[in-house]
Amino acid sequence: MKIYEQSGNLILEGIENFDIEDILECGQCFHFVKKADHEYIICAKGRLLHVSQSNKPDVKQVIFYNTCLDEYYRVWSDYFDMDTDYAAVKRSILDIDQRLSTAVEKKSGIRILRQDFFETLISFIISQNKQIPHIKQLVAALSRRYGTGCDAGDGDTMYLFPTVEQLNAVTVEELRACRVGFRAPYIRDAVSRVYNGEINEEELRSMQAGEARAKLMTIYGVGEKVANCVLLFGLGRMDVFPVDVWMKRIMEYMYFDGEMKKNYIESFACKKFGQYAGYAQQYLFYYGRENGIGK
DNA sequence: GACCAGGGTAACT
DNA sequence: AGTTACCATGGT
Repeated sequence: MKIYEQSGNLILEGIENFDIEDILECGQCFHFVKKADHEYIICAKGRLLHVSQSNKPDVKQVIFYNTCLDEYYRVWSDYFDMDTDYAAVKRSILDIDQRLSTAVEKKSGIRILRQDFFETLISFIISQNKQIPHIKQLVAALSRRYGTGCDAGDGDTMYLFPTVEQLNAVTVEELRACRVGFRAPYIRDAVSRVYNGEINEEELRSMQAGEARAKLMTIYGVGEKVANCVLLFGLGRMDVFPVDVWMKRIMEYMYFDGEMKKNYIESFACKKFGQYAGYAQQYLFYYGRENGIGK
């Protein structure tokens, strides 16, 4: 891959294992807008990123608009997990189980984003018992109401996800008015405990996965599934395997004859895929969900 | 109108 | 320790 600046934009040429649609639409991230096919604006890292991708065989390139090499190495390289060799990840997954080959091939452009911890925590608390479009809608609503505005071009404004300080100034009643429903007190507790330092990102990062999960689950409204999503998407723990209703169906279809407990599925998958569990989960989730596997 | 959604909690056996 | 009703809200 070649990376260079060109008239204020950054070009990633000959890029492999990177498809912006797979990355954003696979369900790990809720804070972006689609401008056109293969063109998005992402809210992340306290700023906006306008991205487009051309997948023609002769010009295989990604454009990050209005940015530079310096910002790429400081910010986006980490966000897009560019230090991970996804070709090697896929080989390892397929060595473990050839039956994931279809999912991995069809969704071969997925990368696990290294997202902001606090935004991931609140977003996945919101996600419970909701469909992805609703989650995106609520994340956008909270951001518009309490977050900082950024110029998104064409006279549009997009709003960053509120900081801990910004959300800490919001009452449960105000949260309810944002239509988050029974999640309002959950969000309020999570915000308070991050704000007062009881829940600390660096501390969580230094813990073992099981210990960090237990700590996250002390937040009112955070159970096993949400904690695992925060570990995977917000704390870079690629060895966890969140099991939601979809993963339950997909795994039952692929590995079990009929119903199986979520807890059993999770430990089964973690044992099977080890350090690649999170990647395997995301290939399976996106492919399985799009194809209605097990429904 | 019933049923379900990237679940979790409290109140039951 | 393992089940079950209920929780707001929006979509089919």
